[in-house]
Amino acid sequence: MSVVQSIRTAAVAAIKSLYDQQVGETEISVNITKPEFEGEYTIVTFPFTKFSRQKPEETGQRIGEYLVANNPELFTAFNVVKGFLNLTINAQYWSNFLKTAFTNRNFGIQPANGKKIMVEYSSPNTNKPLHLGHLRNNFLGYSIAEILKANGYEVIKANLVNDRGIHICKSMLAWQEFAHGDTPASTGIKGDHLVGDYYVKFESVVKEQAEPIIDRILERDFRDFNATEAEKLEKLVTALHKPEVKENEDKVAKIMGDIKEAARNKTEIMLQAKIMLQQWEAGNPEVRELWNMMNGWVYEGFDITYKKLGIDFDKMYYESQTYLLGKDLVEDGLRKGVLFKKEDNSVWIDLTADGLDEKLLLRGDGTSVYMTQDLGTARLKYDDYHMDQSIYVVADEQNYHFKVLQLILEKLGEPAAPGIFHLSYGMVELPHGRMKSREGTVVDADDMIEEMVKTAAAKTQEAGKKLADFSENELAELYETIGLGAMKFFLLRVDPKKKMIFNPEESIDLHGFTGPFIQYAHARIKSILREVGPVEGLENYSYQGALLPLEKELISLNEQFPGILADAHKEMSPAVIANYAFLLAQTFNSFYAEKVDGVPTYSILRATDEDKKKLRLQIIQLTANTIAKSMQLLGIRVPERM
RNA sequence: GUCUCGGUAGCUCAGCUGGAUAGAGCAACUGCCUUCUAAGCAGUAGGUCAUUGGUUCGAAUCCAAUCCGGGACACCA
Repeated sequence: MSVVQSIRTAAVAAIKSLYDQQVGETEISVNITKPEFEGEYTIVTFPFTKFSRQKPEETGQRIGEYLVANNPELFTAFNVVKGFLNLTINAQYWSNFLKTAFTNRNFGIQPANGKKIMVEYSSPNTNKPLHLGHLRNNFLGYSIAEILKANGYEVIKANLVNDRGIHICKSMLAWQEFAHGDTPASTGIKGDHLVGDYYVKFESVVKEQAEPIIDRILERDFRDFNATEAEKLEKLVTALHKPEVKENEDKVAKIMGDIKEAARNKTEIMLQAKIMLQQWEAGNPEVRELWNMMNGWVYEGFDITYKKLGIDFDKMYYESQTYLLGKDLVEDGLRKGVLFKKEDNSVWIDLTADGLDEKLLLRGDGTSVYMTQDLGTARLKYDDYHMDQSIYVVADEQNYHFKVLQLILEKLGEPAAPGIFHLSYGMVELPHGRMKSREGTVVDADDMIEEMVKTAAAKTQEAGKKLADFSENELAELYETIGLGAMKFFLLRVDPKKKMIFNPEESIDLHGFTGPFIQYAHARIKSILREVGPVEGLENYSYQGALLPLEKELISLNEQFPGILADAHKEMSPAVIANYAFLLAQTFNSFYAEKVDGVPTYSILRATDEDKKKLRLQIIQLTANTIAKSMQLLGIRVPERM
């Protein structure tokens, strides 16, 4: 049981006995005492004055007296400041905790609870390489999976690869037209990048071909369009000439956007891509062969990147195998009367009663849409694993989609419905705005990794680290650990819900609130432990004396780890872990560095006596373990030396 | 227009289930390497917690309104 939990239980008993009042444990507000006051934990006593019918000071005094008298193993002293009851925890309590925790390799890790959770993340498109936004997704998904495991869940990491569709045909078509048979092997370009280059090529050709069409639209020459389309465009062009629109930049931009989109759809190359998609769906052998070949290149590229990132999956789903699913769900829905048909035979669900719109599920021609696929995939996943929860790590621009998805599943009575959870995260933006792969304003993941590893190498050499005995391979591994550590920490330290801004001009820092800072603290501890070597009887040792402030603080911080782990799960946020790991490393660094009159306060090698030495060894060993475990939850490795 | 998320130091972010004088890191400025690793430590300076009103012993935190910014509301995925 945690200290905070023990304090709550004791306080509930105290109030029951003193005031004959039954309060819930959660009603007791327990905080960490501010440094300027004596004590480690503080109970806020204002709320108790209602039934104590005393001033907060008197209430605190009485509860304090009762707590110390009845829980000597937990409390040794208290003081009251206004409505705050500050409690001093018995040093022996800390020593006992330390003794049991520091050798426990699984300290904080919860036993299996028998529940199963699927985390779907990464889910890349096979028409372009991964970029910075994908990295946030990948790190988040991986870390959440680790956090869930540590909280006792069985986790299935799933990846739903978006391997078909018009965007895939775009890069295929451009490759066919312009590549002259170039392959990753013939060019030395990584497969995903080669394919991505042709996706960009496609878009530039579209832009080129769209220009004359746009000009014609603006001159009300609608020869490229059918009657209904022309009518729409006519309205848009008319609107464009209205004076009140002319003045409004946003409106002009929106109308021009619609016009451009219409023109893009009529370009020669876009029409060809659409034909290719139809051929793909019809199973045309040549198209399928091209598709297989190019996707193969992309997968080879992805494998390299995933491996470098230290990210893996237990189950792969491919959209080419799931995109037709969901139609039987629609049939069920029609039978149950949850869905309805319109006169053109299209199938819809009416969500207006829930404050949402009507949503299309099957087109008039019987083909499915994105939502239909997702419904089908949700059922497929559930049939595969019967998990208690299904987490989708997807950017927040799809909040509406997932709200609708869950609602429809509910209305259809699907067993998967209650477990759907959209782990929605904010996009990574550049200082000027969003990254757009169509416009090539993306920070490439592979470039980013390479740069960070290089930076780590340069900084290590610059700092003149004593690593002369490291082999080439060991050095390379160290640089990777540091560079990737910096990158992962940078992306995970921010609350996932919030969008974050990345400035490529300023490379990711290695000082301060960063991964390497924490890795460094770990390496320092390991260095001391190597120096000291094995100490006889350390496992069963229990310190008996008084604790100095930072000794107490470090033990207490470590003791919070299981609670932090639970919080991270509750909040679905690796940032909780990142902040904690930083605080722990920071506190250790103070512990390590503090000197009074040139004499280190917390020296281990030159501790004033054997007891202090053993105590501090236990503290730093536990701290190193907790740091390592926290970082592992973030998918970050910690070096023994750096 | 409707829904939704955000607005805290020059910058990037914590704190938000109400609690004491609002915290980090970066950037700026002062000190500290004859050594348990200076990727560090100690310190200075920097704030109308978007605005206004409300709830209460107490509000950055809860409620309402307003302002500013992002996103969504496709027979695209």
